[in-house]
Amino acid sequence: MPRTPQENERIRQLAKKNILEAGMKLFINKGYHATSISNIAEQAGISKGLLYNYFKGKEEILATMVETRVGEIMDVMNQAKEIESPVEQLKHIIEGAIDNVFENPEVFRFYLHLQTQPEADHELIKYSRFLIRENARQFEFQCEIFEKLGAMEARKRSLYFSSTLQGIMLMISTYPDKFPIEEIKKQIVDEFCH
Amino acid sequence: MPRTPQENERIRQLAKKNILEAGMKLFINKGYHATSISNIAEQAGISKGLLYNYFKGKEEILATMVETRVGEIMDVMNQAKEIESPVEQLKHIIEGAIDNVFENPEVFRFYLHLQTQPEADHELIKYSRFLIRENARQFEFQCEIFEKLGAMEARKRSLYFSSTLQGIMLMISTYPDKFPIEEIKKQIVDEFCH
Amino acid sequence: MPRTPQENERIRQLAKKNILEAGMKLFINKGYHATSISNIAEQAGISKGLLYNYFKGKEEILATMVETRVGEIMDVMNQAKEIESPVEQLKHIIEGAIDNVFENPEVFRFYLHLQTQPEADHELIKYSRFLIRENARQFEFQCEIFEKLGAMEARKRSLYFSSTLQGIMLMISTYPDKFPIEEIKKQIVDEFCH
Amino acid sequence: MPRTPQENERIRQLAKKNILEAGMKLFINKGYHATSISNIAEQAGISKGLLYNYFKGKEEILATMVETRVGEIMDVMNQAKEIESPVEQLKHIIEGAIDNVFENPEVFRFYLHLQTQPEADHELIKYSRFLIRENARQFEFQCEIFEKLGAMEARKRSLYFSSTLQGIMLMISTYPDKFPIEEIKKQIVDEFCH
DNA sequence: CATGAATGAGTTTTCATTCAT
DNA sequence: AATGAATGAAAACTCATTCAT
Repeated sequence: MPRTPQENERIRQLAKKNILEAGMKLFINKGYHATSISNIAEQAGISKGLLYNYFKGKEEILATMVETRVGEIMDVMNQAKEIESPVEQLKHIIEGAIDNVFENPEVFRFYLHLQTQPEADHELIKYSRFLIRENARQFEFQCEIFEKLGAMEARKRSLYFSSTLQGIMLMISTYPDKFPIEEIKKQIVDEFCH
Repeated sequence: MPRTPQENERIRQLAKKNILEAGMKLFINKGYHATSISNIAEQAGISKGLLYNYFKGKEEILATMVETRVGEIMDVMNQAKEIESPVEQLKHIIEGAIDNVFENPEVFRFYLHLQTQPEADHELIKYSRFLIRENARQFEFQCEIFEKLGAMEARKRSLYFSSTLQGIMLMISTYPDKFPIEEIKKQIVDEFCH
Repeated sequence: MPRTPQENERIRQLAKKNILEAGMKLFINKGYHATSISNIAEQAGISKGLLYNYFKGKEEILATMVETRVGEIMDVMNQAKEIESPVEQLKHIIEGAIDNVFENPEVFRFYLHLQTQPEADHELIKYSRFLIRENARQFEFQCEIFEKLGAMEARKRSLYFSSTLQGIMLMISTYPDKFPIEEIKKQIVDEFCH
Repeated sequence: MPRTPQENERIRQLAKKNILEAGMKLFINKGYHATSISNIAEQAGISKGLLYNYFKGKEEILATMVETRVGEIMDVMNQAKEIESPVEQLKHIIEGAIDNVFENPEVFRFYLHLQTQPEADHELIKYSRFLIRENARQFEFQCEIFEKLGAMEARKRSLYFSSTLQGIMLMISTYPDKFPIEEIKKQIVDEFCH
């Protein structure tokens, strides 16, 4: 009795998820270039040949990871859009961003690494650009919040806010052990949320 | 007649400098892993064999670059130490850091990329750690400034300051075209230098 | 449909055997250092890449050859142990050793060449030591035979016997054409087997 | 005041001797293939360029070494020829050979290694052949001694004698520490010198 | 769907040898 | 006579990708 097409598709998705998780683990741990297709197949517990059945190559695995990442960021932004008060919106963004980095500093570190990819790495630069573009969209949204807050020169204030928040995330991912996140959250909230 | 040792030493220094410049250019442009020894030799206009006469391999070229970089950072810090007023010290650090990134955003980007290297890249992680350790030393020095400024909880205030400054540098290196550096400098100075 | 694991294992064994034979032929003919991985792959009729699928490198090919060789020597020794009379044991050892060298003088020559490897050739000295250790075990066994024969100072007599036998093997491998092996066998048997 | 041609030649000979000694030391220790021209120049305390002033290359250094070696062997043979009694001639050969190996086992080992060079190592096989040819001449001389001793089938007896002596030398060079040379000398003298 | 044997291009590295000084 | 910078060919080794089964 053959499987239904739906069932087949479900199995396919599970297999892809397995590969993606193996890839993520290795990319984060060893880096993209240092991870070979063989490594990923081994980590996923499948053969190299089968891996090519699901992904065109190493790059497509990364592409899928980046898309997922960007989706998650957009989800947080969309949640924030549901909130009425601009002050609460900002707090939600701050909390979401800082907690997320604190829980998985190595994930943030990986995407920051990807984002700072050299311009001429033709294989990876598109993902760097994709992440940067997404950051810019975030920034636009934050601009609107600062406008609603009635800030003079909302754009510049928002730029300064983004810098501060990005800086905190960078510091947490670099020194996750020693970082007093609650104290720092308090300082950024005090400075910007009023 | 053989060349004098001095003459040879001069040739060696010139050749090393040439190789380092070629390496820097390519590392910044294509990235460390994507740059081959052949690339560097070609860019430097010499043979592969000669390159090995001067550097044990690609890694030693990077090591030399990182040491030079850390030396430059320490120079700025030492300059700041010469200044009496803590407010002026902070301003000097802010100016120095932001102007430096603005003038060579791709250099900062390269070292940030290196700093966010995955933990298990055995070849590069030592340079990542070296840069992070140097950052920590910077931070300790800034702590002292905030203590002199009489800040309550100087350590936390300094941490927040470092985050903001790092964030600005990250943003400049990501969007060098659109960044109103003077405006942003004004905001960070207003916030911390009083 | 994938091949069965058994089928794959069979292919692997055949391929390994093929590579080992190619390697042996070239090592014996050109020597270890003068033989490149490319040479071996070409001789075996496969690509360089595939060769690395089966052996970590040139050294592992040699290691496998040496292990096989030592196994063969041990087999002869174990056969001799089955024999009752010490005189017949000695004769069996003499016959086995001399006939073996006479049939494949270049193989003996190769292993003697390996055995005389300089001490500081870090890559090869372990195989030299391995062969020498195996020779020493042979010697211990021969000592026992001379004890059973009731020789005074069996150890020294056995040492002299070993020297003579080794010397004959060396001479055969050096002048295989002209060597009257039966006459020489007679002389060594007359001297030691009574 | 320019040097006399004789003086120049003397200096040249000293320089060559220095290089040869450096080469010998390294060849014996690391082996011919593992020793580079740079190594030899460094060991001799001169530059690579100067080395080429004295020798065409690595091979010529080896060639000179081998010639010297063969000369030494011939000297011993010629000394023996001066002796009247064939028994004393044999004893002299035995003593000379065994003592020489015992004093410098690694030198004998090196030349045996060279002598067992694979046939197709075009660079080295000629030295192997040269050493073997010299051995053959030795053998011819020993034949004469056995004839004078009145041995039946002097040729075969001499072959057996050569084998024994070569075997002892091989054993000494392999186990120099444990070898009771006087006892072994006694055995070979007892067997052949009467 | 699934395997892993097989390929070959690309990379790092070494070294004998040349040559300007 | 003397130096060591410079070259280039050849070696070991890696890995993404293909394909017969």
